[in-house]
Amino acid sequence: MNYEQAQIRADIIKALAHPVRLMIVQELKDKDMNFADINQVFEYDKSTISKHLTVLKNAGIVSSKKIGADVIYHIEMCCVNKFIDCIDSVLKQNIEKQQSCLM
Amino acid sequence: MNYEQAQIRADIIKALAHPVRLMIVQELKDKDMNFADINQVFEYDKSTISKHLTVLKNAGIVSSKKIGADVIYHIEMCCVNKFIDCIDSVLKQNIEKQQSCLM
DNA sequence: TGCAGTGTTGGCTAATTTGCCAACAAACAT
DNA sequence: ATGTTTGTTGGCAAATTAGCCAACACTGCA
Repeated sequence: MNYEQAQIRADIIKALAHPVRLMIVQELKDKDMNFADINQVFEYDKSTISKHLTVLKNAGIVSSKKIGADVIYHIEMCCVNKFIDCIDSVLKQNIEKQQSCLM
Repeated sequence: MNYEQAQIRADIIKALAHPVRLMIVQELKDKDMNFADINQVFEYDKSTISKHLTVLKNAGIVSSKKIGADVIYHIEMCCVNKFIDCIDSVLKQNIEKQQSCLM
């Protein structure tokens, strides 16, 4: 993997490296949602949520479709579950290491 | 997943969301390496590489062990391969989508 | 038509990140 | 002891990111 290839991959990872965007992905994992429903999960300004969704869309992690007045968001990243599981395994390992240091 | 949990996971993801750090992880995937060898892969100042390694260490993705004069780095994230494969699948899908739009 | 509701965009500030240089600490060699 | 090599830390400037507000475009309804 050269730098340019790493750069492209890093951009996709970066899109997931934010708590709000990670939660959005988690919400979309099992079902499509419209903007209003996603926005309602958070207490941020709707423009903030809209921009986070744009980041996810630009990375190819979600897609959007305008239907009448509202916009439906759909997950495109089929390996979300594996991705989250992988991160959780690192997290679990970190916690275990912390525990063992206390003894 | 609440915000706090997402924050913790996002911090781990963020550690991987940089081309240099992604390349380091790729290098360490199959073998331990000392600092000098890792540093040699890049054209950055050694302090820059050292700081990237610190970020990976703080996230629990790699560990380090001082042996005599030099420092050995070791990967702790056992799911690196799956992680990279997952990102690659998103990348591949993006490229396919671009292709189809050209026609 | 005009008005209310829905989501995006522009612009701004504050906070974070990145990379370099210089200085430092630790191990080793002379 | 002195100097050299190896890696980390502090501090700085430039670049990027996050969030808010205001303004806008688009749809649907009266």
